Amino acid sequence: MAVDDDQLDRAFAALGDPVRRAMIARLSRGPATVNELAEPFPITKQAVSRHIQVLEAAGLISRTRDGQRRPCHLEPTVLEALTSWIDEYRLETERRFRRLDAVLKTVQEQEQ
Amino acid sequence: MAVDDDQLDRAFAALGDPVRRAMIARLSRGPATVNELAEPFPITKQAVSRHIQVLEAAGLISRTRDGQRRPCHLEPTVLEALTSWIDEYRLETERRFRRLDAVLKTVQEQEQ
DNA sequence: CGTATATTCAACATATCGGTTGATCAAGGA
DNA sequence: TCCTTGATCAACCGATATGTTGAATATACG
Repeated sequence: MAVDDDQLDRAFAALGDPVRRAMIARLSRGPATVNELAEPFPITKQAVSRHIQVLEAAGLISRTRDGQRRPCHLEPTVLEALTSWIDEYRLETERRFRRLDAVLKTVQEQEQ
Repeated sequence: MAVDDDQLDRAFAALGDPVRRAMIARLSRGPATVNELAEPFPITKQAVSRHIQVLEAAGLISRTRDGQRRPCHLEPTVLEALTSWIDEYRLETERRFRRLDAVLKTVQEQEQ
C-alpha cells in the first residue's frame, strides 16, 4: 500500500523494457546478484547495474548485502499495486461493455 | 490473447506516463474524443494527439470515426495481458515467501 | 600486503520522448 | 463556396534513457 503516482510512473516505465522484465521473471524464482542477472544479456555489467537501480527506485526490488555481493530480491507489493490500478479500469470497462450489450439486446427484442 | 513481447513493451511504457494513465482512467467511463481527452491537461492538442497514438500503438485503445471526430475506446484485452504477466511473477514470489516462512517456522520449532 | 572479484561511479555518445509552433487535411455548417 | 472545427503532420528543442569505456570502491582471499 501507500504507492503514490510517481511510484506508479517509475514502476510501469521500469517494466516497459524487456531486459528489466526478464530480470523480474528471473527474480520471481529467487534472489540473484548483478552477475547472475547479467549473464543472459549481451550488455555490460554496468548497464545491468543501472537496470537494477531503475527497478529498485521503482520499488520493484530490494537489495541486501552478502559479502561483496548485493543480491536482489523481488518485492511483490508494488507489482500488486500495478495490477490493482489496471484492474480498476479494465473491470469498469468490461462492466460498461456488458451493460451496452444488454441494452442492444433489449433494443433488438423490441424491434422484433 | 496473442500479445507479443513488443506489445508488452509498448503497453507498459505507455502506462508509465501520468497523462496517459489519466486518459485510460477517463476512457474506462466511456469513449472520448481528442478534445475531450485534452481538456484536463495544460498541453496542446497536438501533444494529446500523440499520447493517443502511443496508446493506440500499444493496443490499449482503438478508434472509430464519427464525422470529423475520432472517438477513442478503451480495449481491455491488453490490460488483461498486463495483469496476467505481472501476476505470474508476483504470485510465484509470494508462494516462495510462504514456503520460506514455513521453513523458518519449522527451524524455530526444532530449536526449542 | 597484494591481487582478484563484485559492484558502482563518472563521463560521454546516441536515441527516444514529450513538448512546442506552424502548416495541412477532412468534415460540417452558413 | 467560404469559414470553422477536429485532428494530424512536420520540424524543432530540451530532457531523459540506454548503452559504452575507464576509473574507483569494497570485500575476499592467498
